[in-house]
Amino acid sequence: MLSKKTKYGLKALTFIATRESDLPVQVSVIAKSEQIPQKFLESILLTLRKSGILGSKKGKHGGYYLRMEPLDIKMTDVMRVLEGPIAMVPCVSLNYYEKCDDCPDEHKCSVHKLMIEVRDSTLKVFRNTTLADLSNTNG
Amino acid sequence: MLSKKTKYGLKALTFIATRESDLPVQVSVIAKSEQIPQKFLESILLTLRKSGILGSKKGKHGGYYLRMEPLDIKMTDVMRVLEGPIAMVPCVSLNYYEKCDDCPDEHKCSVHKLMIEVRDSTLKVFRNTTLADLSNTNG
DNA sequence: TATTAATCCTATCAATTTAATAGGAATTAC
DNA sequence: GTAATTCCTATTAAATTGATAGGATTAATA
Repeated sequence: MLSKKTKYGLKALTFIATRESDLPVQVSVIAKSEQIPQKFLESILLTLRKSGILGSKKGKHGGYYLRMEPLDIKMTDVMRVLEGPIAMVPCVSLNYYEKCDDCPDEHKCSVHKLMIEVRDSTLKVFRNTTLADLSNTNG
Repeated sequence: MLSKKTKYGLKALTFIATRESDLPVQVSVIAKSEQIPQKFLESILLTLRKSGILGSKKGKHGGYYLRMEPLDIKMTDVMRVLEGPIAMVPCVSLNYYEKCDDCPDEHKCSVHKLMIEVRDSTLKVFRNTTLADLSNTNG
């Protein structure tokens, strides 16, 4: 299941990307429009900012803005920040590889191969999708 | 993340498929060989039996066996039984469709389209993979 | 400079899900 | 009748997720 964190994050990014103006957008505005608990959204946007996808401006008239054009924000990056590794098992993760604790030999593991295929096919989708694609409502 | 339930289930199925004999395999044998907690595995194999993928024989010399040839056991079916819906959000699930509780209009939802693509690409993998593929260790 | 409005940060909590365990009932082979 | 097995239900412990709380920090502006 996709976590609410990721779902909310994607919706918020889409919301920001769809704005005409370049002015920072307040959390409260996004929360109200997208019906997301504000405090929860705050923490999500903070994560996105720390990862470099969003920038922020503090104080009055502050808020969040995109650091790049929507066309240059790939889903691979967004999903990794919000949802974590794309692979379903650590032993096939490209960016967060770890030996599975319950698996003596991953080369003999029947699950391993299958999960590599799933990872690759999912990666293909995320690599070919940018925030601009999400924002395009005529889809 | 892939649940342990699914991982254990796939390993157990592979174990059974790889046996030469058609005799039922005891839970204890699989548990020991694959290093899976026996009681946990018991409940997993029970689920697989109830779903029709495995058959069982009770009593002495009892155990579990495949109801079909490995080549005819598709990952779509196995994954749905063990892991649940393949879609990451209920609103794009083919077999378990539900409206997302936090989404007023899924046609305007930017996440929806992305999740359809992910679903389709994952489905493609699972539809093209059978238990026979998992069992083939020369892969 | 004081006020207001915003992000930033840390801690906590409640609910859910997952992983595992326990104990025994039912069934079957021998 | 005994031993070995699946079957069933209930319980528990740990981890994760979703959400909340409270206040520190920063910046605009009157």
